[in-house]
Amino acid sequence: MKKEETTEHQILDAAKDVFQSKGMDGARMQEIADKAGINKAMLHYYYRSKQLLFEAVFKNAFSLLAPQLNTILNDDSTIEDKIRNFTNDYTTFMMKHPYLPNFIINELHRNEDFILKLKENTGFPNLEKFKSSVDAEINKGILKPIDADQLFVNILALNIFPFLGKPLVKALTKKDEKAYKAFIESRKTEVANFIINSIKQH
Amino acid sequence: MKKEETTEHQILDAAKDVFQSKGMDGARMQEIADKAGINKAMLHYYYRSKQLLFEAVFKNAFSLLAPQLNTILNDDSTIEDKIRNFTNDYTTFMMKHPYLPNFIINELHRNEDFILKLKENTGFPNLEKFKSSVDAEINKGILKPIDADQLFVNILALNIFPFLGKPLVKALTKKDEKAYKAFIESRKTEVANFIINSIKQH
DNA sequence: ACATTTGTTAACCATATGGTTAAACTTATT
DNA sequence: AATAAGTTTAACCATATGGTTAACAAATGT
Repeated sequence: MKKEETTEHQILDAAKDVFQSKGMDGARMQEIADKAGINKAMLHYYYRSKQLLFEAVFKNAFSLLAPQLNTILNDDSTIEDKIRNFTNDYTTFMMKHPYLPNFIINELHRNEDFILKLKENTGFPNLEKFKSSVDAEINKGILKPIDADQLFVNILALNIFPFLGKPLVKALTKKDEKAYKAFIESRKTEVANFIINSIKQH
Repeated sequence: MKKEETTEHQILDAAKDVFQSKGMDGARMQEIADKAGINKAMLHYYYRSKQLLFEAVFKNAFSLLAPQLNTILNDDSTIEDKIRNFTNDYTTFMMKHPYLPNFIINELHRNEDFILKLKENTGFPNLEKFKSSVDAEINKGILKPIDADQLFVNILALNIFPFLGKPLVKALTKKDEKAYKAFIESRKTEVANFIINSIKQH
């Protein structure tokens, strides 16, 4: 039997769907059981409680996101390349997992202690290398002076917000689903250009 | 008796607190009643149901946000001035209402039909004037070519994301509450500079 | 073949929750 | 003062919900 077919994995899979679209509070154990096609008691047999099942889903979700960040933070390319690659890769990734940003942001807000647990994990993104790269390029005159934290948050903001605020963005810019997707698609390069334009010395 | 002291208003006030911090699903009618210092039956007497009370709170919240957007969209100043003013004003405003962005983004995501109701309202932000201003300044050679929708979403992203992603931003940049506040404070000018740098022709 | 562990189910339970009701109290109205 | 209208409360109700139990089935080991 393949790993994906075990009851335990089917539960996690169904739980992911339900928790990510409805959040901890909106999710129902019965709905998860139904979606997994098993008895509700199984959820408790494998995961003990709603809280623990939720945490399993959350850690799983975060472990998908963290590597995306670590790429830009830990490789040895130039800041410009980091930004171009990240913007392209992150957007591509998020188009496949559109619920992920909202889910993480949301539940992190609901329970701030949660992030402490994540921080303990190895693989929690660390900005130090990115910061020293930015500072080095500023000293070399490649980039205009900018605080590395501010730059990093700007990069995140420009990449994540269109997913977080999808309904608002669609409504304000009067785009239907198709136009929204095209809009996001073009951001893969637009956003990188926007950032590079702003910070590159010339 | 002042308006703020009426039972009806006290309910709305307590409901705002509870709904904005816990969301529709996480909010409890009893908690709202307790916070307002009244009997739970009063909530139904004045607002009929949880759903309608929630909608009253939501519309109220959105009606605070919309004017913030309309300022940048409808006044006659240059794009540069619009961006500088908006970035400063919006950030100042959000520091006073830190739950607002998450609340709106979240509940809009939970129920996409909700935004249709808002669109019908007069005062729903309209981008047309902003777009033609951007295009005009591009033609005059003041700004580099950029799609006005993309620029607008960038402006929103850079201003809103630090509030939406507060726990994540704090954890990634290793800031405590005080350092986070200082970080946000400096964004009032940093973000405007970042945007102007990127789009201004020179 | 038998016993033991693991997996699965239907039925059940305690509690939480949104909502209702009927009576009491307060505030105008005549 | 009597009446009507509006406001407030305690007690109640039906249902939903997370979680448990006990019996049963399927593997697994000896």
